[in-house]
Amino acid sequence: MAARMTRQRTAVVEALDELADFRSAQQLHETLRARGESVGLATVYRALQALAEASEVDVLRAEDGESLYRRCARREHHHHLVCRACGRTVEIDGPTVEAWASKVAAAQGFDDIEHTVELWGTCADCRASSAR
Amino acid sequence: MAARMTRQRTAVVEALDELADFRSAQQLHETLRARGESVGLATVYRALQALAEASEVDVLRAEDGESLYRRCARREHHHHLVCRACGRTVEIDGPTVEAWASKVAAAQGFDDIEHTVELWGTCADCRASSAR
DNA sequence: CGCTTGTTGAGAACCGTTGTCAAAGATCGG
DNA sequence: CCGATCTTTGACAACGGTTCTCAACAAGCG
Repeated sequence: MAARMTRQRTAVVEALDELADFRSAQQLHETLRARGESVGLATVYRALQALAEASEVDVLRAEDGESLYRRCARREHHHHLVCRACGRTVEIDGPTVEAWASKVAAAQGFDDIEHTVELWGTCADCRASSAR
Repeated sequence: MAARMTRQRTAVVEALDELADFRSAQQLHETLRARGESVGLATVYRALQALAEASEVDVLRAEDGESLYRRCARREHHHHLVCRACGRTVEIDGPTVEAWASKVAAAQGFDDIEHTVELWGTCADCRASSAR
């Protein structure tokens, strides 16, 4: 029940702290390996899982179903605007959406509402650099 | 390039027409088998893929990453409110959200915006039937 | 220190999905 | 109708991300 602070967990957290964009467990594992840290893939998965559970990291599903993780600035509920080309991420909140969601759901007699709201686009830099 | 109408494709479409909720490819395959239609799993996957491409069915990702398919009443862009217990689905649209999404994205200099907005909850019936 | 108990890691297992390829059948010109 | 053609089918293998297994290991505590 404890949650011990091991070398591996520390490494995962540190790596996440240095990265600004959403990364997959495998990418993270690769990164750690590359920098000399010896960490098992299963361990990376477990660490991310635990962090997600504790709301220490945000999880996003890529279009192909892969899970992507990111250490966000705020721990409160928020959404993301992600550049599908470079992965650049902007945290956004949408009080409008939250309100709309619960209103619509309630109107239909639904309870325990959860919502998924993510925005994908091409950021200014990527638009400029790609042959226009 | 043709898109021939085969017994199998017809069966998949018909099954979808009779089902109101989101179903996975495997569930659909199961259903077809159960009703005597002999259809291969791979074929079901291919049929659903084609239908999705043609916007004939909507695709949703379950929390575990599985793809769920549904024949929706309207082909235009819309969202869903899904009961996570029984799968009951309500089609909803959110002009509010659409507007908010494009405004926020534009403010950050993003282009070619796409958004994912799905609502999950427990419908009235399921709430009642589960030990409260 | 030692002990207890959670954690690790290599590989196997899982599971949804896609690829393979020979056999089957839809479509069409004759 | 009848073949020729060319897509589609289906059983099974292969794939890729994720989880499980279990013996070896190491935090943290007294």
